[in-house]
Amino acid sequence: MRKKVTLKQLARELNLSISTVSKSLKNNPEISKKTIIRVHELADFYNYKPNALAVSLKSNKTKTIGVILPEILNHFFAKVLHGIEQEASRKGYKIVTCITNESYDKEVEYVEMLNHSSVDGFIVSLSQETQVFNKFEHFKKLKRDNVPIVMFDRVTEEIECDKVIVDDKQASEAAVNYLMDTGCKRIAVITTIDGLSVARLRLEGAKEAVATNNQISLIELSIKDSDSFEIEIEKFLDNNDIDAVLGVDEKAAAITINMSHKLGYKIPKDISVIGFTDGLLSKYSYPKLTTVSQHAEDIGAKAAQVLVNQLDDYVENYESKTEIVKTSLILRDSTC
Amino acid sequence: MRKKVTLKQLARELNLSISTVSKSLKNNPEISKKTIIRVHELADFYNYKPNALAVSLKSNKTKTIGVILPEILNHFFAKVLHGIEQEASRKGYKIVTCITNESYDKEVEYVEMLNHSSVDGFIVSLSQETQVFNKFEHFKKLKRDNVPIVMFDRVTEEIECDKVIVDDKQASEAAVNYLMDTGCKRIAVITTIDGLSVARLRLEGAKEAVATNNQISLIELSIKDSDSFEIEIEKFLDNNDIDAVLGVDEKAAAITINMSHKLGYKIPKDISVIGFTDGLLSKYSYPKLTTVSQHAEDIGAKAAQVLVNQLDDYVENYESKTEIVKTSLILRDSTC
DNA sequence: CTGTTAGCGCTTTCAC
DNA sequence: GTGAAAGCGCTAACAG
Repeated sequence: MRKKVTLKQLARELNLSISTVSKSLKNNPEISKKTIIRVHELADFYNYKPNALAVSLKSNKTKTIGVILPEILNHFFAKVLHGIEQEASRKGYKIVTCITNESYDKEVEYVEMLNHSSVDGFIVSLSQETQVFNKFEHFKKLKRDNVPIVMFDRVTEEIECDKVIVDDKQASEAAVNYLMDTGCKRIAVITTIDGLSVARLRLEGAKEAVATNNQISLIELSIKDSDSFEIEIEKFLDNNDIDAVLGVDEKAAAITINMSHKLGYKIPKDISVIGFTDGLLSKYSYPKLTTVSQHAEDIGAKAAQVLVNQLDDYVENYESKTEIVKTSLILRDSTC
Repeated sequence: MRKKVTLKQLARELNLSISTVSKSLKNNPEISKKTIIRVHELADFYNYKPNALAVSLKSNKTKTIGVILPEILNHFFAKVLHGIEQEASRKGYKIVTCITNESYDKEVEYVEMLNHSSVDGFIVSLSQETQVFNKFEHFKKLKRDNVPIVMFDRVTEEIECDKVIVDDKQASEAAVNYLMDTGCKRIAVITTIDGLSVARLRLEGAKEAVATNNQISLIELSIKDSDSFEIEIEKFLDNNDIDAVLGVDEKAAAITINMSHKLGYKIPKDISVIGFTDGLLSKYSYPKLTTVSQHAEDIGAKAAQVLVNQLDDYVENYESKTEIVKTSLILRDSTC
């Protein structure tokens, strides 16, 4: 078992003190050129690399970001993670990734686990349970310890910290406006993620869009049981004379397309469909889904950037802010 | 700025020595019941948690696994990551995730970064570039440092370490056999991932399946330009009298379904379709895709399990082995 | 220019 | 039953 080489060993072999070796490796001008060269040569020979743990213990910085995600099988979060990873690595940070599977208990456990000097800061999207329970003591504890947090997408007012979100309400409003502009009159809003803050905002936006126009009907469908998504949507489409659907989540939109095929409705001739979040499903649906793109990777990159800024130049009385990443309506084949 | 509480502070406040406090917290029988209780009370009061870095530095264990993935936007890897995360967290390990984006340089960089005592072991799937360059010095270095590695899916013979793979060739053979059993005669094999070892194996398997039966034609289509996937597949389906398609990757299968809609072919009446890897696309296609399931989450869980076994009970002359995770054909609506 | 020393927070052996 | 001391690997203030 080859042991990893340390300063101590280099020092012994070179007949120097540990601190001289340490300084030489940092090209400290106090040290003579000759010594610096000798030290570097031996260090290279042994492929010496400082022990990250020791450096962290000393400096009280780990150069690591804790990322807490509700899910990873959801393409949106995978994209955000990608954005975070890219930006973090560009800035010399690593990320440790935790997946709560929408569980409050897991979220608490992970936050506590990582808060014992394992990470310098957190990037978090709240689990569904946490949002429902409305309990945030674990984050308040972080605040008290002065550990920077950045929340994205699923955020809460209860915690004062930087946030990166998209303006879901406005985006939804714009989507419904688009449907109305193309002549749709009976617009359905279908959600399979009821309870999430984003779902509420998207519904509000849709309502706002139709508020001033009494020619338009807005019909809501919220499905909670994940086993009956398809049946419910099929029944719903069959029983209501819908000419447009806004899928509050990508799944809802994808299933709407599939059930329309099944019922023989043509898209977009009979029904126009728009889905939130442009993931794989939208790209490979037939016809291709018009989506509200959330620019997930931008969200991740922005979150990492905001956090790293805080970590790298610490300011005592930091004023937290909310970044709003723009959405855009990507028109594809499922709308007129 | 509230500082995190340490043993030292507890000791001072309790008028005890640091070591007594440390032992008390571990309920060391040397220490009197009374003291143990006093210590625990104050520790709870301050919500004391040992500093993970110090513990790691001392014990030379970080309880952290480095995970190196080529991609995360690919659902297969997201699922594997999920499996790894689940299993690791169950065993008390955290994971730090690095994404190489198929780049050799990034892979080397990440491996070196994490090897300075940041992680206890690695779970790796090779980047495409690394497979092409066939350079593995960075992993050989790890072996020399006696750092355990587990590779999955994209593996190499060059490195002796535990591996977790699926038997792609056999799986492909089984899929084609199934198509033949249901009466298909002109079977297409379509790939958009030519060059990866798995693609080769899957093609081989398909060839093997038809080898003994000269009633069956196997027609291959390999598409390299990602901009023309759809056009190529549409043209191909239109020009060849195909009655079955094996998609070597999920995308190929999904697009086949979509183009069949476009051309007016009924699935599975006119064309049966099977896709490799059962991701989101398969689940939300219409009709639902019959797939070769790779049990990605099992792969991840197995990899984590194998690695943790090695980490938790270290054996001097460990004999590395290759685990083969079973695939299965998940029959859905796109085949007869 | 180089070395000694103290200390980051913890564990553990060995005295008392 | 409790505490002193050494040490994990590194940095940095201070001596020489």
